[in-house]
Amino acid sequence: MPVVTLPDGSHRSFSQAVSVHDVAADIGAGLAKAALAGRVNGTLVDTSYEITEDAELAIITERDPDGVDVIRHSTAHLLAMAVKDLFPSAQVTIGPVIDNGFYYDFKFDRPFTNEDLARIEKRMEELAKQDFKVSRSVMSRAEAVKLFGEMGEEYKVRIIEDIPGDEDLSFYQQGDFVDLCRGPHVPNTGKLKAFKLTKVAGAYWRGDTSNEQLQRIYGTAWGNKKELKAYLHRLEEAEKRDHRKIGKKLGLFHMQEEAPGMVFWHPDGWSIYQEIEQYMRQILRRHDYKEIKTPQVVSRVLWEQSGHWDKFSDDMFTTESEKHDYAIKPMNCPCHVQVFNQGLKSYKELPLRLAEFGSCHRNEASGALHGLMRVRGFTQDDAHIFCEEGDIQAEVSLFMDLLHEVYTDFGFTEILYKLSTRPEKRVGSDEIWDKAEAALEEALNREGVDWELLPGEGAFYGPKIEFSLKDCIGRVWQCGTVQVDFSMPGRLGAQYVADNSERRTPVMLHRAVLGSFERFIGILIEEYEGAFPTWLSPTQVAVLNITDNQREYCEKVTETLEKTGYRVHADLRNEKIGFKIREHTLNKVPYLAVIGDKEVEAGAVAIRNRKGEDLGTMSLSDFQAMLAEDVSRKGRNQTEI
RNA sequence: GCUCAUGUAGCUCAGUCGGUAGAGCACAUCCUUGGUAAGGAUGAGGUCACCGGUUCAAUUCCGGUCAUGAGCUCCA
Repeated sequence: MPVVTLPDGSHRSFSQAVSVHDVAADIGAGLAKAALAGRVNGTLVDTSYEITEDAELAIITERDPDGVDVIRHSTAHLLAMAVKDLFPSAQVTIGPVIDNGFYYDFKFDRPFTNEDLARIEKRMEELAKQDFKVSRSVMSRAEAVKLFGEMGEEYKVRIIEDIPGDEDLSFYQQGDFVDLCRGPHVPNTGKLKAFKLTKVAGAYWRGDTSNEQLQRIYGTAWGNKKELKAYLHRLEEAEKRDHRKIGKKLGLFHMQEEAPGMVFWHPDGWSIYQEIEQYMRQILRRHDYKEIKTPQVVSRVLWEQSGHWDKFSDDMFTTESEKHDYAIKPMNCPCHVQVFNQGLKSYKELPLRLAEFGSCHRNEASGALHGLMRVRGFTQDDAHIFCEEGDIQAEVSLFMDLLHEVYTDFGFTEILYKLSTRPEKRVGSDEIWDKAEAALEEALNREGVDWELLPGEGAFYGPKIEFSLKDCIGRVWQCGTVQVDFSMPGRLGAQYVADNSERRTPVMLHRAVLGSFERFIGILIEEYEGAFPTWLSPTQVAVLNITDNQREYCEKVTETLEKTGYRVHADLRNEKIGFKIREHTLNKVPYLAVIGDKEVEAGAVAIRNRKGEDLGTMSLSDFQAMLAEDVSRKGRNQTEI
């Protein structure tokens, strides 16, 4: 006599065991039709699952995130079914759910083409329409190995053999296609109606490059067509924002094959870069950092001391002079310790915050390079805080204040926090790790933010917090970090004199807000879609004359604005006003000052913004006030001032 | 680094089933001085990524290299 408790707290009793589907049908025919799976006492199950005793039950539909995952998983099976149907010699391996979709890896004697993809997708649609019942069955390991062995599915056999324990394994069958799977799955393939195959790629068996290559097919799947369409739209949106395209169109930077992974900044791109650097410099000054500059090419001897030569030599660019090896610095910290080491430091000088816009080079794998987002030559907004153990929490809190200020100025309001704690291989005593982890945790809690714990994900030299931004289309970018380091100061002989005149090794905090300028600017290009807020815009105002008659007045307006410190471009070309407006609007110039005879006569400017809004005719001083207000707001939304 | 795809004018791209190439935009010159998202005419511009092979002939076919893209791997 099972009593089923539903999420709203209501109870339903049944005289005998019931399936999830029965309960749904008991509630309503509509729900029975929409049911994709059930959650019984917190565990996801098929709709065919029999409830034999009292239980809590939620009916899962496409509106539940778990329901969408079930759909994705089942769509992966549908994909495998279609592939086996069209290409019987392909072998199935695994097909998990990923963000927004799924993939399935196949062993096949050639790569799938885009034409194959279209055929497979069409077959999937046909198979879905046939509305096969998806049924679950259970087998012993021995039976399963035998079955898949006979089917020639070597990879499945290997997967089964690797599942530990003697428990029975579950299988799902639809039509004549059967796959090993934990489930749950949708009750029939007709529930799968909003999917699309997106791309093919190579992948390795078990993700190991030394293993054989498999053919991976990616797809996306949703609860309904509308959500699928919205997702495809988001993809288009992301493509429109691609910083490589926008950077080229706006002439911000370029890259070329003679310097892979390195950026050639053009005047407009460099203007943005400089504006950000000067802004950061002013923030650092306000937060009691000292800016320094350290060498780029440093002897192997130092990298051996720091441990980099040993562990990361593949990733370093090296050079040689007079039989001596040098490396181009991949990070700034060893050099910062050298600055710390000059002159005997007292505890009274701590915390000492040394900052550098440090130009670093790392020889990243060629396949990892990606526009500004992943480069070989980059500049970090790096700093190292030398402090005593007891200062860690306070310093991390101060840093988080700084970081929030900066992110808000760039218009990012959603920040994700992750705390990574001690890994298995590490330096330093457990006692010191206890203290450092507690300090970071305390700093996060004081900030009153939600954070995620990543146990074991810390660096070998200390725990860390990572800060990620969510951009306006929901993508997450890891930018900031603060890492405690118990190792390097000692390795490189950093010491200070404590209040009892004892020599001690300081703790070092590595920290960055933007990460690398290159990557951060890439993120900004995508966030703003090239329409930089006025304080960052390479050209803030374009002054446009209508005919040659207003040339002199335009030059005067331009000069006045430039003298106040704005970046202004006078466009006095012999072109029609509509042409000039179009061009500067496409170039995302925030303000266009249109000047004809009327404006000259009135001593005014007619202002239009890049959204195409006419802001009216105003005096030059009113316009300057408007500009000043806009620039001071930085990237903050108007409502937030 | 691995797999697959791609590389043609400054940009975006077409084309050549092997006979050294074309459009639009941009650029230059001239005409046009026009009030809020493209005025007109003319012209210049390419060792078809690089190196080799096959061929009477290669931008086109084949091989290699480099770069880019997607994914994998890596990311101290």
